[in-house]
Amino acid sequence: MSEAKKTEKNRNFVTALARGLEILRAFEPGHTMLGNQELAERTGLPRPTISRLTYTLTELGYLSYNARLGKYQPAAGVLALGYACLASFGVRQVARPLMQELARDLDVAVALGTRDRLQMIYLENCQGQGALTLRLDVGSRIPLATTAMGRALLAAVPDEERSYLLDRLRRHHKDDWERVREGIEKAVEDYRMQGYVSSRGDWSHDVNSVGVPLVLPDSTVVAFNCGGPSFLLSQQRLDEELGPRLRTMVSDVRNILAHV
Amino acid sequence: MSEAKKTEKNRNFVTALARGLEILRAFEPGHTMLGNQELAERTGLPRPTISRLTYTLTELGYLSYNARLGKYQPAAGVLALGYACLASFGVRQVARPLMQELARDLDVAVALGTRDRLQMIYLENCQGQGALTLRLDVGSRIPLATTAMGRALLAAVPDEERSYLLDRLRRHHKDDWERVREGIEKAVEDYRMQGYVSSRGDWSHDVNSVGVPLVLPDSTVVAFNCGGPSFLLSQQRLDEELGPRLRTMVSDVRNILAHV
DNA sequence: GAATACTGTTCCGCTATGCGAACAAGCAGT
DNA sequence: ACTGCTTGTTCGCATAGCGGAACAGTATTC
Repeated sequence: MSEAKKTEKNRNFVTALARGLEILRAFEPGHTMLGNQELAERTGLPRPTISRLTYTLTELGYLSYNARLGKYQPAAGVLALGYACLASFGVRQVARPLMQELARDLDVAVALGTRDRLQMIYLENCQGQGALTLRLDVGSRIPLATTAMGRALLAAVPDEERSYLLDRLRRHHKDDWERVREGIEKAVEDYRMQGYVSSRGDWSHDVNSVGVPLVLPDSTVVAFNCGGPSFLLSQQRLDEELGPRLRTMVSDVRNILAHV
Repeated sequence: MSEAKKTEKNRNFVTALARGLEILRAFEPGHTMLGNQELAERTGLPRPTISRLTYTLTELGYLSYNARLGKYQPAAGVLALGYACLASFGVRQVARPLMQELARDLDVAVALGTRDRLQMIYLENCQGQGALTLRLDVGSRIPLATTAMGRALLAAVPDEERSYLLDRLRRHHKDDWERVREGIEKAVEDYRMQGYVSSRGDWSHDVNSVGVPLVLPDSTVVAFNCGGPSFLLSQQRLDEELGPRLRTMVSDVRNILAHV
């Protein structure tokens, strides 16, 4: 059941808006060209509804229509929607130079993100010279439960929110929930004991990374990760170099924010 | 009259969706925290309508509500909307290394963008070491008529689209239309004669830049600019270095795309 | 402390939108 | 060329959304 249906019975909830946004979310890298029928399949909405919503989004500049293929793709207008969001995360400006320095020093990728539903959304990404990792743009989505960044956030949110998220994650990860739950529990424990969490081949089998959360002054929780391909980043390097260095960097970010 | 009202009478146009998106667009850097009343003023919509739409956007994770201030701000979910858009501009991956190299060589900012309504939206931005310019993120909006990037696009679009845009720009720039029109006409002429356009203090009084358009294989028009603070970038440097170098870089991008 | 102003929410009658069914257009297979 | 399938659009009735008026809560002014 999509998010749009969850609160549909609430008289204040505007279903048309929710559905239009679900259409925009249906596009993803690897699927940037979709027809009305494909959108109907991906969203579960009837084709007449899709037809009207895609027409509206195209008129407004959020989708463009490729007449030759009979398909839609996101247009530049959707980028403008997110820009103010980035501007409201002041932590980005503070963190960016420190992230870039760490990325260069260790020749890894260092990213900052926050949670959206059951995923982490990249707010910033800095990369070392080697550039061996897939470069994920701002706006990229990665899983909450199996990545270092996601696990770091789960370790830092209030207990009530974590319980709520664990419940939703259990329903989301039906088949391998035991393994996912153990990874999260270990992360909460790791964070308590050593101040950082890790994902060692849990998300992508050849990616290792560590994560550290940060609770902002307004109580928003963000998280950093630092990692790369597992053939370059041994377990030892994670524990003796990346973890401690990231923890120190996040501590520096926190200190700078406290004096703004 | 907002875009949402333009096509409101069309039975296929979904007004609720259009209005919800107008709310998201109302947030901008410098105005990332807005209350329902402020949103009503900025969009021209009645307060009950705003109340329902902001409630819906908050439920879905596109806005978050700051109870202490009684205001809304964009949440991370809006970033996810735009990510597929970036992924569909393959030109970014092709152009980025060449842009980064040029930015480093000349110690300037080199950006790529495309049009959304009467603005250019940044798709990519690379910066030299000096970092003296305000770093504009992907998603940033700059004017169409007074920037090098915007003028480059106007110089390259089909005549019919340019006429349409000039008409809308005339209504948008009521008071200084003569000056704006002259800048656009000069840009079209410059592009024809020398392959690049310029903006010398026309957008921001202390920013000079040059621009070169690129028509992609699917006929989408994008544009590059290259520039920085005017005290570093003399007229001579624009014409003898930046313009020619940017034109060559864009030519290289075009050649690479032709062989993909 | 009272009055006023401002902002946000609720109500309800009217208008807009949703969607199953039907239809239309284009494509694939024979 | 014909038939069947797939995809997209149109129609009409039922339901959702809109917005003026009213109400509620909070802040400001006197």
